[in-house]
Amino acid sequence: MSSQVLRPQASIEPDHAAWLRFLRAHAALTRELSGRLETAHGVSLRDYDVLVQLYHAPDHRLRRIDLARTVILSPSGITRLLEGLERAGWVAKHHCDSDQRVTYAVLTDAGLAKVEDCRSTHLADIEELFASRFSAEEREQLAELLGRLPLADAGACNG
Amino acid sequence: MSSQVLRPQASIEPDHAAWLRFLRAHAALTRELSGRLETAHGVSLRDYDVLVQLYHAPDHRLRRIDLARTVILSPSGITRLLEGLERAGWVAKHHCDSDQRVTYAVLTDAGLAKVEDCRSTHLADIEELFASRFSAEEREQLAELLGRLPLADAGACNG
DNA sequence: CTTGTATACTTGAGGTCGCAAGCAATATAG
DNA sequence: CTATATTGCTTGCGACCTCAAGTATACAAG
Repeated sequence: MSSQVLRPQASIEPDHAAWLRFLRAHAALTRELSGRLETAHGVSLRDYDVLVQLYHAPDHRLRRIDLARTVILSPSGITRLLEGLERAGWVAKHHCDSDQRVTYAVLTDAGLAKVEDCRSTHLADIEELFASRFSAEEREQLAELLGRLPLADAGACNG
Repeated sequence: MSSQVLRPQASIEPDHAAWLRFLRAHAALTRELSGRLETAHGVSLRDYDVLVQLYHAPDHRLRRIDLARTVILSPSGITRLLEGLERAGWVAKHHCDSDQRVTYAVLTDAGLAKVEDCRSTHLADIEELFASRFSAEEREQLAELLGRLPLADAGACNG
């Protein structure tokens, strides 16, 4: 009756072991990384992600909607996230002359400094918890494999 | 002045391209998969994940704390998630005779039926959005690579 | 110019999650 | 046995996110 052993993790869906590990690894890693960012610099992983996107953008400026699509957040999500960054003085709104609908999110000088402040420790955290587990080739292959997954927005099916 | 091109995604942190794709792919995939589960069966991805863990457990029963650690949820998180599954009648509480602290989560007959109801369509979704992007070997390698990442709980550092 | 549609953005409501704090039961040490 | 930790679990609170709905701007067709 109790003869079946069933190890807790194995024997689930053999074909989908990769998917399960993907799920678990993401949950564990983002929790740890976000926690470290939060305690060290008072920003969440998403905050940092958005700040970095602006950091690398031309003129440190991006349309809010493009920013949302890049970090895979809903339009309302980006509004609320930027609200926090604006309150902190790291990001400012900038209206578009040619199209009154669009608003840009612009990194302020303080925001630029903040990114550079967080950068090295966060990169070290990623190195420790993620990158160091793989060789350079493995990282490259991992990136290639993950790059095949659908982002549902990048080049959306435009009739 | 506007001569720098800077493609939106590239040129970020060359070494950490894999990490970024990992983040994006997870956000996009879980949104899509959870949305499909929600509309088709009224359960979230996490709900399904928990139900499946119980489905594969001996006697369809797991200590709540072990369940939490397996799906990488905080203790309070598991309490609230199971609250919903209990309200729906898919999971029941079961007290432990030998240790009054622990409570088991047990899959009910309705819960068992629910899992089997969701199973095939969800597996097909995973196949479509995830697994089909890779060959069998690639899936295996992906699983191996992802398996190296820290889960921060599996064999926690026990002095 | 007017009507209809698409886009950019914001707001309200509701759901999910983690942290901190607290309670009860068990294990360990003296 | 008593004192102290540890473990399992729950609750209050706040943070965050999405969906639905609403506003404003732009564009396309008649």
